Amino acid sequence: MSDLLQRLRDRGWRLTAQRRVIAEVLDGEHVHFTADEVHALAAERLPEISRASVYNTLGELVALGEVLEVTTDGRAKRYDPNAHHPHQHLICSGCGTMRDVRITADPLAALPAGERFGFAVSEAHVTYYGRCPDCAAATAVAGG
Amino acid sequence: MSDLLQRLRDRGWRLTAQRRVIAEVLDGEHVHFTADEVHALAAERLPEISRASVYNTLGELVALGEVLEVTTDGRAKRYDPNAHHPHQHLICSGCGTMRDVRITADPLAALPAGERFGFAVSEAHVTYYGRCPDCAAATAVAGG
DNA sequence: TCCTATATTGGACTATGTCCAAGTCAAGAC
DNA sequence: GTCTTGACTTGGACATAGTCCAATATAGGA
Repeated sequence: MSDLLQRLRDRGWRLTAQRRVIAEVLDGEHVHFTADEVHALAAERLPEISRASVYNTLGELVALGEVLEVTTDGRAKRYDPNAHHPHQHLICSGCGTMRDVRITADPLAALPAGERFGFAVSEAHVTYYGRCPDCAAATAVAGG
Repeated sequence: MSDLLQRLRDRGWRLTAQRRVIAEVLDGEHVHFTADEVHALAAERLPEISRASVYNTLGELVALGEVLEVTTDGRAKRYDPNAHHPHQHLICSGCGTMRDVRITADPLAALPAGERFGFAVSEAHVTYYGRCPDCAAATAVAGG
């Protein structure tokens, strides 16, 4: 994530302690935290960080294209730092766990011109749902 | 939508005035209202209808599979009565207008086994984004 | 070191959705 | 037609997620 900090500095960002810890929290694979989770994790390192700063910073990162905002269930939005590698999401319908996945076909090709209603279609998001191994095992034990 | 009312009656639903007007509001093509919109439209016919009844009824319709719940932007959920015809959604990134669209490929086929992480994948939702004709025209006029 | 534009803060505020106890009523029984 | 009863509706309190703002603090250049 120091790459990220460097890119942000290059764009004229002031590198505050708050922004640093938020960037650190967002470092890793298959990271999909809510704003509140980011706040809680950031507060472990910087206890006085405010919710407003977390929302501000996440919003800026999204606007800069460094982080993706993912809304799946109508609950809190999740923030995905894997913004430079196109991917889709696979979500467990049991526990809500989310994985990044790569697909082998371009979903835009599946939308015929006659179904575009004159829109200039530019993007497609695919979300897969299923039971993760843990939830499947739990169901097998509980439900037979 | 009288079909819907009949199906609900067959399942033991009590057909109250509230449920009738909600079913009427949800009648039509490309209907994707929020709960508040459903409430406002229902209140035009039945002024004393409460928000709680709207939320209750929409939740029950979703549980019965008669209406789909669509979350796209982290704002209010939308309710899509076109539940018996598989489809995806096309959304205008300008004004948020939503259309139902049918696609020509099964998105599940695009997710290789190696990307399933042991999940029992059962469903895929595809959401397309683009500018609708109206917003494209507005941009052309305003922005050049 | 100083300056200033930018960032942070806490708290009020909005939007969306859930829950509950009390009152109401649809529809079957007679 | 009227009675009965359990399901339905209601208003309002509550919960959660997110936004906004004026006051304060600070990063980084001069």
